[in-house]
Amino acid sequence: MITIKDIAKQAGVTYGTVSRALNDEPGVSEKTRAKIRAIAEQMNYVPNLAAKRMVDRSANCIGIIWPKFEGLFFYRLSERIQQEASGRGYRIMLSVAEPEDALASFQEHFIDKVIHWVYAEETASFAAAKQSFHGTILEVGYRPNGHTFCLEIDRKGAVCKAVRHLAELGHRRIAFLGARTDKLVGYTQGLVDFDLEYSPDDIVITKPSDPRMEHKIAAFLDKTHPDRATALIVDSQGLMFEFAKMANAANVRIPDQLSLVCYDDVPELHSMLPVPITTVGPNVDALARRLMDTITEQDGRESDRFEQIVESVLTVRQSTQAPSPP
Amino acid sequence: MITIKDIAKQAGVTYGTVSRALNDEPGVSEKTRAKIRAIAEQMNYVPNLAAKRMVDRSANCIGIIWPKFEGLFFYRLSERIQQEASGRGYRIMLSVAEPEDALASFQEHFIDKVIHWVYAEETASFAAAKQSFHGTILEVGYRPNGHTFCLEIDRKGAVCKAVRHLAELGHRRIAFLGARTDKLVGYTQGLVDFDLEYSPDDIVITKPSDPRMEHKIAAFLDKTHPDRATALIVDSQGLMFEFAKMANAANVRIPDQLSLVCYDDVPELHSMLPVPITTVGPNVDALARRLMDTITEQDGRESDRFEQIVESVLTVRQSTQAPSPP
DNA sequence: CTGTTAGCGCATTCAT
DNA sequence: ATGAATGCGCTAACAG
Repeated sequence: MITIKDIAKQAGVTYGTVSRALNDEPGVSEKTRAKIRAIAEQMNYVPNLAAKRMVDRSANCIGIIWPKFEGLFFYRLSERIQQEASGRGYRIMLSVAEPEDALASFQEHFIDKVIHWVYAEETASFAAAKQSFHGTILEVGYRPNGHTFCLEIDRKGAVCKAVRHLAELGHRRIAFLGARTDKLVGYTQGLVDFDLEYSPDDIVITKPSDPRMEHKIAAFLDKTHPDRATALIVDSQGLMFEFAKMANAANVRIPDQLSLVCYDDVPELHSMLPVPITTVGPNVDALARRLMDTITEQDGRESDRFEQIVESVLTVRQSTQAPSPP
Repeated sequence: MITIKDIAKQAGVTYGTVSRALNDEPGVSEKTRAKIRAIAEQMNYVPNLAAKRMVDRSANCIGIIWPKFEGLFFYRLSERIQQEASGRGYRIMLSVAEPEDALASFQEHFIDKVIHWVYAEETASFAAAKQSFHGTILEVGYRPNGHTFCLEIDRKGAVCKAVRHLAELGHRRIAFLGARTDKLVGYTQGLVDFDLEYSPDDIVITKPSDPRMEHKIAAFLDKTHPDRATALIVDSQGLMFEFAKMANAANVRIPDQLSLVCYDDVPELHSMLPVPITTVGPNVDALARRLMDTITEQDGRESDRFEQIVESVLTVRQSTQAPSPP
């Protein structure tokens, strides 16, 4: 292993100077700094994080706990976060382990900033792990009770925005396909806000792990106008996969027979139907930037409490249009 | 932060003794050991991993460099690798950074075992980074020149197997959609081996980043029997997304009008068409196990050279059937 | 501007 | 069985 001492010897200075030079500390002539940088590069110097971490607490590394059930969207988000982080001189480490194990892993590797995508109330074991974790955990997405540092995503508002968009196009009966979450709340609120019709048939509660999912989707698709709603909001990309397959098979034309909005904007979505899909959800680029801003600046926050809301954007594409006349 | 020195003071011994006691080293009376343990517990002592790591530098951790362009398949593979690793007491860290940066990250964190998914000849900068990396890199997939520790995936053989399957079903004209890689070589070899017809129209060279991709796929789909082949092999899940969309739009029925085989078996694939898709490619579970076996046992290998081939499996599903009579 | 040095928390000698 | 001392690689404070 090569250390700053090796570099010092090579450069003909002491290793204190090397440390200053490499860390952009003042008090080194630009000439020596450049020389030292060159030598470090040439010798392929890699700083020893453990040693750094012993002295000052910052590791310039952010750990990310990969959530289950968010496959594609999270992959895209990770890519963007990585780019953001690189630009700011941070490294990123991902873990696909169980959240509590991931936290332990990060702990072992001196990573003291963690981004945790939350989609439900936390388990007892994770709460315990969090307790003994020595660092900052930024919780993103859902806002469980008792968190003091989190970035909530306004899923409710997002779906409400989708309802509004459809209502403005002239739809009177808008259906919802998804699980019983905030998104559903946003849907029902939208119905009320925009004074829309409501039929129990228009709410299809299911998710990809539900054994009766196919049955439920089929039941929805089997109906025809005017029994079926003229527009549908699907609450996740995972469900959208399933729905698109069945809609294709059933020859339901989008958007002629059914306008469609999907939560979460992932590129793969638009390959599933003949037309690109209108989406709502946080903008991936903006979210990545926001995440990095928040977690890198948390040191300076006065209060021990930090809660912000991330707004969603509606991206109108060809899967939504005014309802066709009967 | 509480250290072994605090415990030592409390216990009335020196901190060397505390270290021995807490690490189950011999040379401590059971009585003092018990006492020290009790005090440590009571004081809520948490060992400082950075300091530990400074003296003995082993991490029991495997780093994985996330390849570009392998989105879904690699996500599935990672999940399986994680499970395998957990069972063996290893940790997993993923990096989505540029390969050379990822390597530096791992170095910083004392991760000395790395799995690198290779899909092409390596860049000069990565070769340099590899040079100075202090640890083992297992290269998987493609086998570039000069690698000494790698697990090659028999992509050529896989596609050849696909051709064979289609030939045995009775297809005489089989097309290929994909990039100019080993997979294409496997295809042409299959044509020769099984004495099939060959038409230049049956080879569509493209990939998702190709601006003319849509045009090329459309040209293929626009033809009808007997101008079009009766079966098609798609070389990647990414392309399959695009193809499925266009096939659906063009109302090409699978498998009635066209039998279809796709390389790489990812669950999402089967939501894209009305029928589940026949696939070839390495079995994810087996591959994960093989990877872990190889990388955890590499310490004991005598030779400095290790090369093995991973076979692929064909999973027949409903997207392939005998060609319909004209 | 650069050299020198203390010390971060710990495992590991070598003494006792 | 235990104490004392050394050093891992590095930053920061102080000295020159």
